[in-house]
Amino acid sequence: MRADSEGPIEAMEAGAAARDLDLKSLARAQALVTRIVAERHDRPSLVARIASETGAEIIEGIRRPGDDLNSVELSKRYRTSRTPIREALMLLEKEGLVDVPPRKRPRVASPALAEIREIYRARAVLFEMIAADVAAAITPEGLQALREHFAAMEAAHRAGDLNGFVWANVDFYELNTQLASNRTVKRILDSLLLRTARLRRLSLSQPGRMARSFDDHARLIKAYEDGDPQLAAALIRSNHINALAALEGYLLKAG
Amino acid sequence: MRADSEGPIEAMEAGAAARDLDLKSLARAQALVTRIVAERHDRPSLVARIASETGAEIIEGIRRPGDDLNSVELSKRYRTSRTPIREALMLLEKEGLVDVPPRKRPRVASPALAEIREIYRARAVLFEMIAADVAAAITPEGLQALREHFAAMEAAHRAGDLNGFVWANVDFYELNTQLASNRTVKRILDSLLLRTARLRRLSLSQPGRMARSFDDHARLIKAYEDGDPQLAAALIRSNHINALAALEGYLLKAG
DNA sequence: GTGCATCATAGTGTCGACATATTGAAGATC
DNA sequence: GATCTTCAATATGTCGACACTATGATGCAC
Repeated sequence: MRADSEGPIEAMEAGAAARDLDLKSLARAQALVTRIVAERHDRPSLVARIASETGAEIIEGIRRPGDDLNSVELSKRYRTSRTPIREALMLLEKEGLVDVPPRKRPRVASPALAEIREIYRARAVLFEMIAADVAAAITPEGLQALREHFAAMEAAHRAGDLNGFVWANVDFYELNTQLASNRTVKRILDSLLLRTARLRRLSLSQPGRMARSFDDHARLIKAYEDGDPQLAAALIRSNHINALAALEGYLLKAG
Repeated sequence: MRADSEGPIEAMEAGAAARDLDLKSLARAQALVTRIVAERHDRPSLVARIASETGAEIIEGIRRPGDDLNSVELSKRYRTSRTPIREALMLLEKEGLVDVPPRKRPRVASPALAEIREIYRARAVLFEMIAADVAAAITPEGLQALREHFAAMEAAHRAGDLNGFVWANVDFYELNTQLASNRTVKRILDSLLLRTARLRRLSLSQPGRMARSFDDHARLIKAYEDGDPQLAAALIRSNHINALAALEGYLLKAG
């Protein structure tokens, strides 16, 4: 996040500000997808670029659930053959962002509410483990890094910046999975994160959710400071239950 | 497992018997990979066949960790172009059976001990959840089906049939994930299962492991009968810890 | 108008070919 | 003899083409 992009926003008209925020959020989404989807593709690869951009567009809602993602259209857009497109779509299918039915056109995945519940439960259970591990073996440096991400969450919260809060939150969680140094679980959680990334801001946009989440994370850091794995795990569980409940409230209301 | 294949074995020489068992185990492995890897490819697809056969060969140790899986050789073997081969290898990479580094030849994955530990921990945590769910909402029919798989484990145990026990065990676990009706977690556990399928028989070949595992499962069924989610989860945890310990013992001994 | 068969359109799965990158063995250098 | 270059052999990434299949618009029967 570039500091200079904060200043001029208030002077702009609302539409321009919203567009600017979306672009920042889109860039963050793209970076996230790149990290997760193209983990090993160290050098810039065509497939990785297509997957990252398309994945970010899905997360940011530019492509809606159910939208067509046919490989001919995409190959025209990227001026490539269909081979790398197909590969990119398979990468995104692996992360649950895209459905690729045999012989039919690929589509943006549209998870049912039941599946979202399942994802949140799986995330909760795995994150409890991660949080307990972190609490049991936290270093001063790790704690400091976590506090910095938490400060970013606090700043976004005070500014009422939903997208900023969401992404600071993503950073916070990502650091957690790193600190637990369990790459297998990190990969699973990353995948589950991508699937719900689009829904995250909906959940946090529910009244009081951001404040509550902020509070939960403050207590989580305290549990880390105290080296209390059980409390850390319980806070993660509670946070996920609340986030899911808020999301369900939104989805049921919105149809 | 065909019943008539049990009878004649004792009359055969040891080599032939071993080969017969391997073929049965290979077929089981292939069915497992097909179910997991080609979940959606309802109709027989070329890619699904290549992925299933190659995956089964990896699980059965016909292809060893580190072995080359270059697409030219495979395309000759299957008399296809390299396109479906590449796709099949990507499917297997998704399940962790194959490494596909960019611009380099694909290889059979060779997980380090640290990664195996991570997998067992993740499996344990997710399976605790599954087992608790099953214990909380088991039906008489579900219980009956579980007892039948358990009976197959018992038969294999008494017969000293390691491969038979391993596959009955896989069936038992698969039924658990179905009964919990959480497809998201089932998919994750299936993937983790494939990664460790090759190691499973090593773990269970350690002295006393089969008996202990058999005992754990008897107690798990009892916990289900009593509708005791916490005990079920604890039994799963204990079983995974013991299995991992046995595996570590084997791997450290074998180098 | 509504429901069903027909068919042109458009997309997918697979192929063989080409440019480029990796590999590993032969020779050069120390 | 060991290590570093060089270079041919081999594999990968991408391409455009083709056969086959899904799609959805059109006409037809009612």
